[in-house]
Amino acid sequence: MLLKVALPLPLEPMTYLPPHASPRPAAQALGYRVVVPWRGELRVGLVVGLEEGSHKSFALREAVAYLEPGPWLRPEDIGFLAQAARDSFCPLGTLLADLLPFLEPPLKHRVRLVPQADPRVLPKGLEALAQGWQEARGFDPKLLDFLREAGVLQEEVAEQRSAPQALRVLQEPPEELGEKAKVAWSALRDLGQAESMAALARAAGVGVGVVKGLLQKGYIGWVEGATQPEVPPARSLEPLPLPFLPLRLEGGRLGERIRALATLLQEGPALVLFPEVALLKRFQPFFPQALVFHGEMKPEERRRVWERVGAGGPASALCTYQGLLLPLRLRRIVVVEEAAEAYKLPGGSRAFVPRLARLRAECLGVSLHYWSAVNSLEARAEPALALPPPAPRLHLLDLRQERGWPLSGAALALLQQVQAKNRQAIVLSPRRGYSAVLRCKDCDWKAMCPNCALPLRFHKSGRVGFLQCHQCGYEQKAPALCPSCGSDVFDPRGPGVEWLWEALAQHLPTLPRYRYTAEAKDDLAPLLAGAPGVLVGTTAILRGPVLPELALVLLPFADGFILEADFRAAERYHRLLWQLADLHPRRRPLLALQTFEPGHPAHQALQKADPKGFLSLERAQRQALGYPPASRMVKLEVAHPKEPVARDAILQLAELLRPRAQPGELLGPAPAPVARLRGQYVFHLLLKGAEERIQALIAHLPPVRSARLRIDPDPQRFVGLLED
DNA sequence: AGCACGCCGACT
DNA sequence: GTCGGCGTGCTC
Repeated sequence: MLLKVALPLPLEPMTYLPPHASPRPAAQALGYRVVVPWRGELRVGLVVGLEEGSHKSFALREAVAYLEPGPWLRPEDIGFLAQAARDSFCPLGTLLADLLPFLEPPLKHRVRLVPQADPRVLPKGLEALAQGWQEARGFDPKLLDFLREAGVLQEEVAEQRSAPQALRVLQEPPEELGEKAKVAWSALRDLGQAESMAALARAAGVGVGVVKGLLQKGYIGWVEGATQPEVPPARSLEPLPLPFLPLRLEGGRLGERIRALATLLQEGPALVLFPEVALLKRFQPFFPQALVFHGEMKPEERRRVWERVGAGGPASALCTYQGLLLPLRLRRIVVVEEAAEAYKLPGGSRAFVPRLARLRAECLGVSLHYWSAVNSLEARAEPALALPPPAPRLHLLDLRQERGWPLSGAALALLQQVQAKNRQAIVLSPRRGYSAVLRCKDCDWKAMCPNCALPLRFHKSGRVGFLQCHQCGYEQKAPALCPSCGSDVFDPRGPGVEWLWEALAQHLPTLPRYRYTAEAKDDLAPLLAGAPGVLVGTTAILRGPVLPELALVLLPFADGFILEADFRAAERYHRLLWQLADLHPRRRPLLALQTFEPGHPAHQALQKADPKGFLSLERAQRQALGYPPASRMVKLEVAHPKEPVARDAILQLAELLRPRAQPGELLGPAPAPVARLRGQYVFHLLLKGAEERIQALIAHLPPVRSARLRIDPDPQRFVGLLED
């Protein structure tokens, strides 16, 4: 019996002989984590298949050991994994690496020479192995592998379990210790323990250096086994009576959707998927009995959950994508906010989690439910239970008539009202592609990133301006004069956060301002305590805390969200507006939009407090153009550091595909919207059509020489920027 | 993904 | 004459 072992690498499973030292018959090894030799070192993989008989062309290596006494996944979980890899057009290992980033734990590894062996076989440097068990670390792995292959190495491997550690005070510091050090020491004494140096520094209001100093001098120290995972205090809720258990629920407020979920979970255990941890945590307090699994948990906590699931009883679980493979006994899978872009896996598979969830449900034979404020068009095939959405208070400011930019007189008046009533406001910037760009007014020169085909963004810290690429992080000082024509008439402008920030300072100097973007988050404590002020930021705000006195949400350049070369831009914008309308659990803040398109269907949908009209319009358009969900779309992406090489490769690929494709199935080739990324030139082709047609085209994809080809199985966004 | 092996330019 | 660029190919 041979083992098919999947490693978290972009490869198909490899074949190994079963570990000879294990009493477990290989026939039972399916789903086990196994340690195998790989390129002279040890790696952890997953047994995803068994093969009868012996192998032909090359000598197989022997697996070293199973990591646990029990399997990690069931046959149905592995079946799903294999099918999902096929659906994502990637090797099984790629998807394994994406879905189980915690598959490979640090290993405790000990070795010795087999007792019967002659110590003289030991090469120089390994003589100690004849003396008995040794830590493998410190020996040359290549030499160890030589002994392993020769069959004279005995090995013990196990997961390195790190007991949770915490900082505690160890001894009273002497009098002459610095003021700050004393403060930090007393803070730790009062706290009892701290999870990290940074946490203690924060709590004590000192720098991390102070804590380090205390640690070095031995007044505080790390102790084992102290910390407990943070569990939010449980909160009770009243399940929302439902006329039936819907496959698709939309509308209502977040609180109602949580209550409706409670009703659903009463009907049997479910896997509930969330696009991001922040949203999961808003549900968590109401489901204290459910398992929780996500990437912010410590390895130790995750291991405990996985073991509990493997041990058996049915249970519901709140998870991010990392929980998709949990071997749970389920009745259903629930996908919360299935249109969220955070569901796109950033790794090699580029899979889209809701699509994987559908496959998972099919493989397990359980029902799949979508649970969102506004369902995606993809989900709308299912019959819905529509809760009445909160009626948004919408105020459209027509930029064709309003004066003042970026903040019109009307917008300023609204902000003044907020201030007068001691309330809070949010000013939201699209930022993406439209934030401050350094542009010369005389010759139209623009500061560009030397690595990416993107304008550099202008930032200001104090009096110094600097330029930064938001894609690759490249940074330089802003030039004083235009490098092209020598003019000093620069115009660093755009409706980015910085500019709005300054405009607010100028027009409303007494209104307290706070910044909130993915990169820069101000301390919002005063706002959370109810103090008046305005929060300026990007859509990262949606994932931030709730402002208790929120009265106004202002989008100075709402059109910036629609102006993207992307067939989903309007749908995204529409969803954003509904999300903004539901930002506060009870209040209905005024949503003020500065726009050149007050008649946009998304605006009409909000005015009528009904998303259906917009969505059916959008759906009809997609249908007419043959875009998803009316078809399957797949993106082929070719990248190379040399522009002509990448161009030739994509042209050749398109030429070979064109005779096989039907009209409308092959779009492009075209340079990617960001034509140069991290020093690579990127071109893409889109395939769209019926599922079987796309499958057939990809199955016979001509090999791409000379450039790197990647397949995006479910492209969500065609402007691949990282920023918010 | 890493990592080794293999052919063509600027240098201790 | 070498060191080193990254193009190509392989990993059980």
